[in-house]
Amino acid sequence: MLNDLHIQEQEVIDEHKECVRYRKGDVIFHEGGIPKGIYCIRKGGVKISKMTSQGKEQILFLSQPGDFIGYRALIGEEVYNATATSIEDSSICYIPKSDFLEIMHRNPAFFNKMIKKVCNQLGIMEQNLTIIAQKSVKERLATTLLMLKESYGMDGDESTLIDIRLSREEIANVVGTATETVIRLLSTFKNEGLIDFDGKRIKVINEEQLKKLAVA
Amino acid sequence: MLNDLHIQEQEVIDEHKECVRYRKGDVIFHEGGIPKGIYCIRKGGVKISKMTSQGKEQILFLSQPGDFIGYRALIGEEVYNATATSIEDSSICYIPKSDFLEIMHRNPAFFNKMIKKVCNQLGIMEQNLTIIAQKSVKERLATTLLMLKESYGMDGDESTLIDIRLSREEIANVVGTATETVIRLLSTFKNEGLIDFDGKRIKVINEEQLKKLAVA
DNA sequence: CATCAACTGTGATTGCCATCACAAAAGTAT
DNA sequence: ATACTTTTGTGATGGCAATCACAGTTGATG
Repeated sequence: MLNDLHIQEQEVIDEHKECVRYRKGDVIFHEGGIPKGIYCIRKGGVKISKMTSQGKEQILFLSQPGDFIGYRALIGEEVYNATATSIEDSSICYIPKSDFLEIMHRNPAFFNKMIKKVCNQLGIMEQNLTIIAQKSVKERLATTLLMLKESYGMDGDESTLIDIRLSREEIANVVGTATETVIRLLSTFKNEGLIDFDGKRIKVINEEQLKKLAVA
Repeated sequence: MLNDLHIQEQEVIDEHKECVRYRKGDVIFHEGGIPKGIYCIRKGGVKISKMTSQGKEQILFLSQPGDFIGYRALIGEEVYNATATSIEDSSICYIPKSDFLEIMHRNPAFFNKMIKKVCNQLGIMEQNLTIIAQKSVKERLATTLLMLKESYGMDGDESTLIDIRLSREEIANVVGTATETVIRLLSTFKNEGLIDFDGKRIKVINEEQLKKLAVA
């Protein structure tokens, strides 16, 4: 995302940004907090999630190295409506609000890229909402596994492996279901030869069949 | 939204826009179609909805006079991922892509307003997704009724009336549930004195209680 | 205003999935 | 290594809500 900036702009960012290491479980920003800058993930992984009044977590999306997080609330001039939590040891850069907004307004191409990004994200969220509202848990889990493979699939030999370590509970909080249900369904998928797993490492064995399930 | 434009820009739009009347049920744009402009509602009402492969409809949001629709796909340079359908007789202006984009890029304040708008919309969608994923149908229906009152509540005498005529099926497709379930729950709410209705005109009688239900 | 279609409403039934309870395994810390 | 916490896994149970079936009502249309 930052690649399109001019050299002098990159320098501004390099000067002002500060990179911080976060341990697994550390919170980067919290629902209700006031955004004072944006974050860019260099290494590791982050989950963006909301808590309901009953203390249930809904994971909205997962972010990887290269992704910006926290820009929605900053640009929208709202408080954070979700919490960002490191799901593994991560290195994350912080770019102060003033620097970010200045660059965005000085550089029309970058501004353009940002608004496109937000629009695409909105499209994804509309799609996810529809899936959660209209499909069964089994179909949603299949969809989630395919999404994870898309985002975290490996190259080469291990191309079937989903290279992210999520707990069963976290998968449940993406799908919007109970942890036990995820455990049971993953076992079913394993028995049916759709996937394989040992602990948290999940492999997609029969992607075609999984896709059929997902659209069912 | 258009009020912030300069006078000459308003003139450009006035020259190029064309306003069309749509009857109830008419489709303004269709999922999968290529956006060639944006729409601004002058009169009436529009639902934006997605269809699942099983033919189930999910209503993503409802638009009123003054609202833009179709800008997400246009700006994001995607095909429409939802369908816009007139839910009553409406008058809707069409602004060609080139005019809209030119004005957006010429007028930084307007550009800013647009990106803020998309960010806010994304926040709303994230909130809705969480509600649908984590709350019971009863809680979601209560939330939807409150949202409808917020958007379509009247002033003065009839301040309790929700001034929009949605079928039970359409309400169900907002909430993400079956039509029969909505019918039953609305009757329950009526019996409990939370709401009152005669046909499609719904009144909120006990907003406080409804709010308690919604957050439950 | 007659006819048909669409919508509202009610009852019965099924089943998906949440919840509770608890055992086993894995990971973490001392 | 040992104790403790967290995570994974399994079984039993119950309830919410989808689905099916059909009656009554409203509304559209020629």
